[in-house]
Amino acid sequence: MTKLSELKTASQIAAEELADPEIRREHERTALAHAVAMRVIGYRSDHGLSQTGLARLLDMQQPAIARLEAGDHEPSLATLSRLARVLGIEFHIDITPDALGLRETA
Amino acid sequence: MTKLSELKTASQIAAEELADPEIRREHERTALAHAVAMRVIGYRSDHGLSQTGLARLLDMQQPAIARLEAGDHEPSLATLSRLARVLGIEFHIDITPDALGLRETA
DNA sequence: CCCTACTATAACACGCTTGTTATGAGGACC
DNA sequence: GGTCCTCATAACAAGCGTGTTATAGTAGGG
Repeated sequence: MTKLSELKTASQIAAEELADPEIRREHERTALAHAVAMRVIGYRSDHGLSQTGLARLLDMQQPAIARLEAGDHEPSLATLSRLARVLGIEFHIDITPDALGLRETA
Repeated sequence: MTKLSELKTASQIAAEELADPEIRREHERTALAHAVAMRVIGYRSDHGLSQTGLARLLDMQQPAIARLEAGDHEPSLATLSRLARVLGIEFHIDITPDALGLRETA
C-alpha cells in the first residue's frame, strides 16, 4: 500500500517533469510549435482562407498547412522565413539558457 | 564580342543576386550560420578553450564544433538551445518578411 | 626530427522536418 | 441520398542538420 503522505500533488509532478531536461526540451519544442500554429490559424481566419487557399499562397499542399496547425513538429527556420515573407508577418524567437520561446509582438 | 556597355558592375550583379529569391535565401542561411559561428568562436576565445574542450562541455565531438564555427550549416533551434543552456548565452532571432537575422545583444 | 595539441575535412549513418499523394471523416447545400 | 468543400491523418520519399570516426594539415616544445 502507498501512504497518503507519499503521494505527490499535480504541481509537484509538473515541477519534477520540468526539471527533467528531456521532458523540458520536449515541452519547449511543442510550445514553440503550438505558438506558430496559433499564428497560422489566426492569419487564416483573419483573411478568410481555407487550408487549401493558404497552401496555394505558400506554394504548399493542404496537408502541410494542417501539420503546421497541428503543432506537432517544431518548424524549421526556413519554414518560418517562408511564412514571414509570404504572409507579411514576423517571428521573434528568444533562446535563453532557461527557455526557447516565441516573443509575443503587438 | 561583348560591348562594354553590356557589362555589369559588381554592385549591379550583387543587387540582381539579392533579388533572386533562391540566392537571397542562401545568403540569409549562411548569414545566420556565420553570426552563430562568431558567437561560438568568441565564447571559446573568451574562455581560453580549445574546440575539444568546448566540445566536452557541450557533450559533443570536436568536429561538431569545427562545423559550427565554419558556419556552413544553419544550426537548428535544438542546437542553439543547447548552446544557450550550457554556455549561458542568449540568441534572439528576428524573422521578418525581408530578412532572417540574429539580433545583436549587449 | 619526434611528439603533442589543435583545427579542418571527408565519409557515413541517423533523426527530424518537409513534400507529396491518397484517403477518411464531418458539414452545408441541393 | 448525393455532391462539394473542409480539415485530419497515414504513408512514403527526400533534404538537411547532426553524431561519429578517421584522418590530414599545421604549429610549438622537447
